[in-house]
Amino acid sequence: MKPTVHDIARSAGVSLATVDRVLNGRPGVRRITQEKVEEAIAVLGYVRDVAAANLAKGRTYAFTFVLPENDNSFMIGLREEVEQAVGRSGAERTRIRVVDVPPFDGQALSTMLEGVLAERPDGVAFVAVESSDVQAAVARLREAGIAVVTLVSDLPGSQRHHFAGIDNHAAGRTAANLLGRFLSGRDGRVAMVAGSMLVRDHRERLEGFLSVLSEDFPRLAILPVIEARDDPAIAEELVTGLFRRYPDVIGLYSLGAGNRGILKAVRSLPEARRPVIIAHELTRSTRAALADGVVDAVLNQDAGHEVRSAIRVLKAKADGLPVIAAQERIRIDIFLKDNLP
Amino acid sequence: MKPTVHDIARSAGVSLATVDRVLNGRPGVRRITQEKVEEAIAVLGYVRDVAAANLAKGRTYAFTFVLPENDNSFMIGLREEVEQAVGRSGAERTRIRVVDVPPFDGQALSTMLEGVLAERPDGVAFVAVESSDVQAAVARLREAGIAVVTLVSDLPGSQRHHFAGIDNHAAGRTAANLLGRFLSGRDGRVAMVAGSMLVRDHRERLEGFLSVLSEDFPRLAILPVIEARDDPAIAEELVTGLFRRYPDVIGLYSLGAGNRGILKAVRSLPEARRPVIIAHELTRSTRAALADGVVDAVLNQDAGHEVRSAIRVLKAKADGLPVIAAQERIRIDIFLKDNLP
DNA sequence: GAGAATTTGAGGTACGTAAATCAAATTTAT
DNA sequence: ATAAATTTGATTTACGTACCTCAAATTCTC
Repeated sequence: MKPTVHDIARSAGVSLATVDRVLNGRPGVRRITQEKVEEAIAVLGYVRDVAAANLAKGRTYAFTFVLPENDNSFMIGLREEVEQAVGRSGAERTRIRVVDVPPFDGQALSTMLEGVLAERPDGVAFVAVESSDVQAAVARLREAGIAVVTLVSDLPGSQRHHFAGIDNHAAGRTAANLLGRFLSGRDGRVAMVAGSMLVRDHRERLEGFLSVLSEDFPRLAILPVIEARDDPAIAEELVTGLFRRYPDVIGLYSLGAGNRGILKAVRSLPEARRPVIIAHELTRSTRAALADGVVDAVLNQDAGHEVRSAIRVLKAKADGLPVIAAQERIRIDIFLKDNLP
Repeated sequence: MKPTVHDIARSAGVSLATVDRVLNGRPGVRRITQEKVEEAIAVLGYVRDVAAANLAKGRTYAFTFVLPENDNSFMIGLREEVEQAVGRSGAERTRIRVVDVPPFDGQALSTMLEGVLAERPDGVAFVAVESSDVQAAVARLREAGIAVVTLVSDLPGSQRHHFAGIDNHAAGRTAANLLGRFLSGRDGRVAMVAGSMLVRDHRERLEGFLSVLSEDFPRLAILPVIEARDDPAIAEELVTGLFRRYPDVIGLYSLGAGNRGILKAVRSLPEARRPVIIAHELTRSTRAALADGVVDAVLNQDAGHEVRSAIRVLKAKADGLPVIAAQERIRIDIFLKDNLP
């Protein structure tokens, strides 16, 4: 049978109260007694029953998720995952609140974070925008003892505890590797469509992509990056213009959202002129495009994993516990038409 | 505040005991009373606190994992994941026992399953071998009310409750897609190395691989499959022989284990003659080969996910609860040198 | 060695649910 | 209408841990 606190009290020859004091770091225990208890814990292999402990504590965690009001499928999906987490919040002893901010707007984000600070939650998760205001807001959150996690897009210079998202540099490199190999032997231009260079995830993807492409696939000419603000309508217009200007685009890397618009523009091309496409995020439109061959590969970050990981980390940080980095690493999923889930 | 059984008792105007009877399907409640209670549950949005319930029940689940005594890295890794689950068993209210069987031996496996049956665990997980003896053993396990899950390799005709593994057909198709595109434009032969055609996972991978290759990449000639019993030494010998016989092998799909041997054989070739390689399972040797360019892509099934999923399913089945299929789907991970974890 | 300070013990209550007992109330059958 | 059967209520104990109080024992200080 699994040992309980009673067992270690008996084994160490002390009372339950003393075991409790040692276990929960309460004062009033001599060094010698503490060591006796700790030895008993080690010998019996005692591990705290977390479920029972939580039940007894009745602690709940108040977390706030700050999400951009983007209307692309990925952000909508992310929001849904957060909503689902809200739905589970009873079972997980969390109270999760969602607040909205305008996208790509550091000013608005930092103001919102200040507002969140006033409510003193136990933790905050947000999609970062690069800005010194945001950095300052994070610093103040941490000063107030609030756990801070960036979600999807990181803010490395800041005091955030953790980043729940993929390695975007690696994602860009992977995209370049696939695109380069799929185009092996051919000459032509490669285009890139991003959301905004203000968000770190897009910048990093681009960086990784360019470094591999220029190093390993020098026969491919690289066009200047297009910024479409993750908006399908803007993307469609810009990409249509791109194809008009450059008839020899043979590869396209869509590293942001708004794929719906990009794909619409591509589909209006004759089949022979359509480029090899690597896109990000498995949504309804990218999935359909994968299935019918318009898109060749999709790199995906699982929004559900990211949200659940963020919550686990916020809990751990709120309790001052360490996080197991390997367990919280978010993977880059690669989907071809043959391994669609 | 989250409603408790007390709240629903008060709200329904019945006693705690009656609520308990309804909640746990105990007899002795009139239809009308039951409906009152159920309405109160719905109105208040009550959800059972699983942690508290488990604490009160003190139920533990006895599970047995039957693992083949293969000494390739994947099986060793799988075994480690099971051991880790054993380590967590205290916290998860499970008692997991691991037993060994000789690999690729239906007779030995079915005998072992009969032995497991005698101990009447709550559930059994095993790596299937195709054989009618095994089918019969599964039928007897189910008759005895024991939950049965196949792990890594399935046994579809049998009565098993669930398969915890990847879609191997899709994996084979994905491998063919990648290999075909990486070889685009080139002519030559493609070789396949499997463990054994007796295990379903290898057969299915091969099937998927061949169907895509023959359909989408007709310029690639397909060599007969090599069976190396997932043994590095055997694989090395056979692959070395293969290269001697066919100098124009430009692609290789390693769909089983024993990659260590295959890679040794490949490394002994001059660089110019090395084929494009797609392999399965991210192990020390495939990871190293990916990093230095000997292997081009690795398809991986996460053994940890598989084991944890198997345990969740066994628990659910032991309690007669449904499983959420989408949650238990094991993904095919694709690794290139740029997205290694 | 007396007094103060610290350490320890004993015991209780609480968390939310499960499971049991026994008595009381209600319904059903005759 | 009465007995039998069924349904319901009231109450208790338990799971493993947290946290509290108060008294008793031990150690420390001068």
